[in-house]
Amino acid sequence: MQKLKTSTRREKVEQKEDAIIEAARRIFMEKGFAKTTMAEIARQSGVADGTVYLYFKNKEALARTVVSDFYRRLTERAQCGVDGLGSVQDQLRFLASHHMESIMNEHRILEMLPIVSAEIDSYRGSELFDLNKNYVIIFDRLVKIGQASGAVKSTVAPWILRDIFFGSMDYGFKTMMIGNRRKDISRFIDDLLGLIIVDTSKPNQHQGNGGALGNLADRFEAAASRLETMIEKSAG
Amino acid sequence: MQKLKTSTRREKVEQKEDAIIEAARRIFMEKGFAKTTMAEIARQSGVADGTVYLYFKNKEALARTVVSDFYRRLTERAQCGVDGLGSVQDQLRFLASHHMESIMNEHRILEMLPIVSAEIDSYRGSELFDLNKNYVIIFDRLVKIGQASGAVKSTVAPWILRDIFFGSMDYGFKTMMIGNRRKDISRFIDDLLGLIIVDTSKPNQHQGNGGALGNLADRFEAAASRLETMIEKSAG
DNA sequence: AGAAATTATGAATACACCTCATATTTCGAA
DNA sequence: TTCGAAATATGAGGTGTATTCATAATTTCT
Repeated sequence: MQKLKTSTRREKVEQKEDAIIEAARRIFMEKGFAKTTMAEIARQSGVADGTVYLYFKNKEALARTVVSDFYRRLTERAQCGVDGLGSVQDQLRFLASHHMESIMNEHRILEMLPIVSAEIDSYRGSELFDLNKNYVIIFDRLVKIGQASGAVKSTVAPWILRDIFFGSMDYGFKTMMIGNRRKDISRFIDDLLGLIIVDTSKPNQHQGNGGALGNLADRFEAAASRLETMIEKSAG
Repeated sequence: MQKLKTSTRREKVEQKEDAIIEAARRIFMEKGFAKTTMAEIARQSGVADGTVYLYFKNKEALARTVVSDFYRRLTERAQCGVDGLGSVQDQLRFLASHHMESIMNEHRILEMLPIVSAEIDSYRGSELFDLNKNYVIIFDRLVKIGQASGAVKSTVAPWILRDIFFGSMDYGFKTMMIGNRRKDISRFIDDLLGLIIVDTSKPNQHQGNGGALGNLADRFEAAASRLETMIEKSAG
């Protein structure tokens, strides 16, 4: 009985917290951070003004929770989608499409990102930093595999490819929203991937002894990847 | 006499306006939009609180003026620098370096951009929209020339290249600031340009086995760079 | 010089975040 | 079941900041 009632109470509290987050998410997404008032969040969650502050330190912390939840869902869906695909090319394409769709559905998140990460004294080590890291690492892993197999350009460092990948999409999304040209998004993704992925439509660039050299490069890169993994482990 | 006095008065008024803008710019750049108060802007401009509102409708409009001024200077310097260079490759490289330097010196501008463009009912047609257009058009012109001469990849539409170019830099800049790795910026620019510019240093990839060797060397160096970056990280 | 127009002032207002004294509810023990 | 303590909820009021506006000072023109 005791346990049951305790869990019921906890559930009740969590339900209330969820209601606040959900209302906050809805209003933030509609009006943006600045035009959203705590009073309306309280009203739409069915609690008193002061109650919100029992669950969240301030407006920024609440917004940060909304953004964090977004990243959790984003990462979850991205990883699931990637896991269901075979080739690195398809996986990268899915990652791009999924990213674009997600920021289209909740595009205010991009605006809120600098606001909610501004107040943090050290963004590095914050929950949001880790969540972002966990998200983009999906891309990093694909690139590492892709570079080792020759499917992804090896002339550019992975972390630079990552910034190009996500930076281009976030920026391109904004300009396409402003210009009311959502239909161009798939074209944009195609071209962006075309810059990153090695074109396999002209197979056997290196015939003759070129094949052997390519294999050599593959083996070298595979060895480098193993080293990277080791260093990562020892550093983390 | 009349004209002289009028102009003197106008100069005085403009001086005051400039003082407000300059103080605003300084404080916005130091503290960001949210933590900057109109009272301090007034104090540092040497005017009363209410006076600021004779020159600017509200805090956002003042911030918008600061951002607009930034874009005007940015465009001016970019165009001058580009005009002094010969090859499209050099011009694009200058544009990238200059962009990075500028947002490094006034990196709060990037944070303020969504804030000051949010309130505008139709961003298209606003002064800020035109200023941004005038800036990025410098890139567009270079790309058009570059694609015609074969110096720039023609497989990607110019407007997409533009979004990739500026989006990558804005995003990459943020991550490099967070990671305290300003020294990586030049490397970043090199790699970004490498994706956009047709590489003429290794002519005829498909001739003999020379192309294969060049490709192998590229991949070797890229892998080595990745290892270097990682070891630097784990050491720092 | 003096009226009219322009420009400047800062106290007062409006509004939103946030606090806190108080009230209500929950829960375990008598 | 009842009671007291702990946890949770409330909303009026405190606080800080953007913005306004009645008043004052300055400049311009006659």
